[in-house]
Amino acid sequence: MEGRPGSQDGQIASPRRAPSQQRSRERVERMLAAASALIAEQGSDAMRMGEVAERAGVSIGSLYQFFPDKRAIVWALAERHTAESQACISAALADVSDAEGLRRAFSELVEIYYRLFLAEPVMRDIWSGTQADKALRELELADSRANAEFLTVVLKRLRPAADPAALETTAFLVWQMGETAMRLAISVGREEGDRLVAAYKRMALRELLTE
Amino acid sequence: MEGRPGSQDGQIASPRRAPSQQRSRERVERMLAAASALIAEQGSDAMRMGEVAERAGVSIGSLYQFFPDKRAIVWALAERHTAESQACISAALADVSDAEGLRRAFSELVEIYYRLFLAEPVMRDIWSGTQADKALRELELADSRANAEFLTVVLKRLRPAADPAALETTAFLVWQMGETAMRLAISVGREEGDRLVAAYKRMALRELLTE
DNA sequence: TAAAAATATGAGTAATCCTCACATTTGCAA
DNA sequence: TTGCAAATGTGAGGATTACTCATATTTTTA
Repeated sequence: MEGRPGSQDGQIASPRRAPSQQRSRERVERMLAAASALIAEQGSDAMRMGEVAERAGVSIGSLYQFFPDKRAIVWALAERHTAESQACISAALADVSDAEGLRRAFSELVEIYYRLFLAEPVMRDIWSGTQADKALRELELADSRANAEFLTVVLKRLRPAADPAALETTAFLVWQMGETAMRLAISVGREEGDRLVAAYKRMALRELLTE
Repeated sequence: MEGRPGSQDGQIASPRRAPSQQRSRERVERMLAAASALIAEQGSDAMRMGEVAERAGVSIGSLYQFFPDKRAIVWALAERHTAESQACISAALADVSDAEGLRRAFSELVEIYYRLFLAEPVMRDIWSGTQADKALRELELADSRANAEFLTVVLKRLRPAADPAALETTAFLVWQMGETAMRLAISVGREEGDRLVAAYKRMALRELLTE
């Protein structure tokens, strides 16, 4: 969306160089801490590299000594959480051996994840997408609501006795999940994409047709 | 992710000025056509305003005469399709009066949408997000697959007779939809967010626990 | 202790969005 | 027709910011 000099070829490079001395390890920590704070305050899109360097008390050059580009910083922060939550997921599901166990473990997992989404600034930032697109996505959301509304009308007609708010939530969610399935489908191969869309259709219909 | 001069406050402005003369209407059409072609070729992120102007045969100034910023062009293109697909959705669902009708209409709708996703460059561009984030999302996807894998293992354990590929697709989709539900939940109000997560949990469990 | 490797610096480069002062064309009333 | 206001057209330059690189300093190693 904006001007830029350097390279940008859709790759996420690893740290340009691993800090091997005590001194640089501490400085890298300061950089990450500064970035984390700035992301929490304003989001990664508004975060300026110069600002990160200044707050960390290092020069802009040092920043690029260890992080090849802006995304690498965000990603480095994200990776810590990713590893942690993978361990958590693995632990929660490891011992499941029957349906009831799955129900309990999965329910708990959803709650944990939801709290993580609500509370963790860096992950929240990544999950929210760039600030630049926020306005676009807001409009998309409005469109999606409008589309889901057509579905809501049908559901209310078919199930007059059900709670209207619940039907609205269901319709909205089903619709949004459809868009997710499509998005996924076009970003994976065609074959897997077809399977995903088919699976979505089945799931959605089950939800829509079960009273 | 990059440098920029002007204003950017998360708003999408409407055309700065509506073209009222025949001449300018034609020029605006040319601008939109040029933008559409460029988006199809390289995506909106790589599309440069100067390039749009050049290909449309107008000056950069004229572009900004009618479009306040880059996003406005993309959005103007998207709006045409949006109106069209809303009409299509409305028509497909309008006459549904029973469960079988809903099943048919919804199935057809999913297919239509899927084809639209696959074929329409501008919408595909919007749905794919910015190029800048593509690498990040690829890594997110990998993480998501890894997380879903834990779920797959459980499902295979609980349903040894089922088709493994189908279980993988289900687990992946369920997981991805969970992330969608979370993303939604944090971008709407807390109350609606809670309802969405609860609805997701119910849907996911129904899918996971039904053989 | 001297050479090599790692680390630090920040002014400068490059890239691109968008503005603005001024030129040109069009619509329209006298 | 003529004159004027409104609409439209222009493109050089302002502004911002990611990232580089030649050079200086510190740490490790031989």
